[in-house]
Amino acid sequence: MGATKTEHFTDYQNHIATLSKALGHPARVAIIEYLMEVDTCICGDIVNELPLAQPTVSQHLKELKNARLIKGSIEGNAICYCIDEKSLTKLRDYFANISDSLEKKKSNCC
Amino acid sequence: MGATKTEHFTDYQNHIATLSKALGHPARVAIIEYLMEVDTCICGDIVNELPLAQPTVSQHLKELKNARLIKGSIEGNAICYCIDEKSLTKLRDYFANISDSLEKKKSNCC
DNA sequence: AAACTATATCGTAATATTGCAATATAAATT
DNA sequence: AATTTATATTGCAATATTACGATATAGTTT
Repeated sequence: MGATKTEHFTDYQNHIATLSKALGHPARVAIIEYLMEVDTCICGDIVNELPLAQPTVSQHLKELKNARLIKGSIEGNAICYCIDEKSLTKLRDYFANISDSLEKKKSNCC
Repeated sequence: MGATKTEHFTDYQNHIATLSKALGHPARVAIIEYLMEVDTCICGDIVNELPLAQPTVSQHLKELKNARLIKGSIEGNAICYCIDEKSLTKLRDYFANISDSLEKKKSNCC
């Protein structure tokens, strides 16, 4: 045991979970916010920005990249990371839908 | 090592990470979707709905409750769970803000 | 009160995540 | 070509998560 039973859930549920999980660590939220803040495409100074060692940051970047929340392109000997709009749009749409439905319902529950 | 260094990040970053992490498992996404689907406040049949044992579901519910994504109230010997709108509104706002900013920027990065 | 129902908690095994030092890789500069 | 710079990978220890059987708790029904 210990492994998530992904096969029992829908692709969409797994997808939302994957995106959410990728943002389930404050360092990764901080990375996204930093990439938002700096207008130009930023390369390696995310490491300087975060209170974590370079390998740790590299690992967090990898997870964000695997979840497709960011994308990186090679720029000389550095790598240029930036936000992948699509995934963030998906999250926006998902939570917008839920909030909309909740408002319509005005459930008097609990 | 192994523990997240929450103290190095802002409260807001930690909060978004906590909410995201709570949704970082397909079972918990499924629970939220199920609670959306059933109009009335549902009690224990979440267990029947999910492909997981009762203690496992109980544990997932606890995590959603800790993150304040759901709330439960005692209803006889059963417990009535339902979505906590506030937290989902926070997530909606967070991702809406990011998506809005991204659209405005139209960054030509990567 | 005994039996039943609904949910939570405990204990534990399997697995995953977090963090970093050390090291590897690869492009850029000297 | 040696050095520097930027990033990734490896290996590993500490910790957290996932899942569930067994058991506890607490209200309900008989």
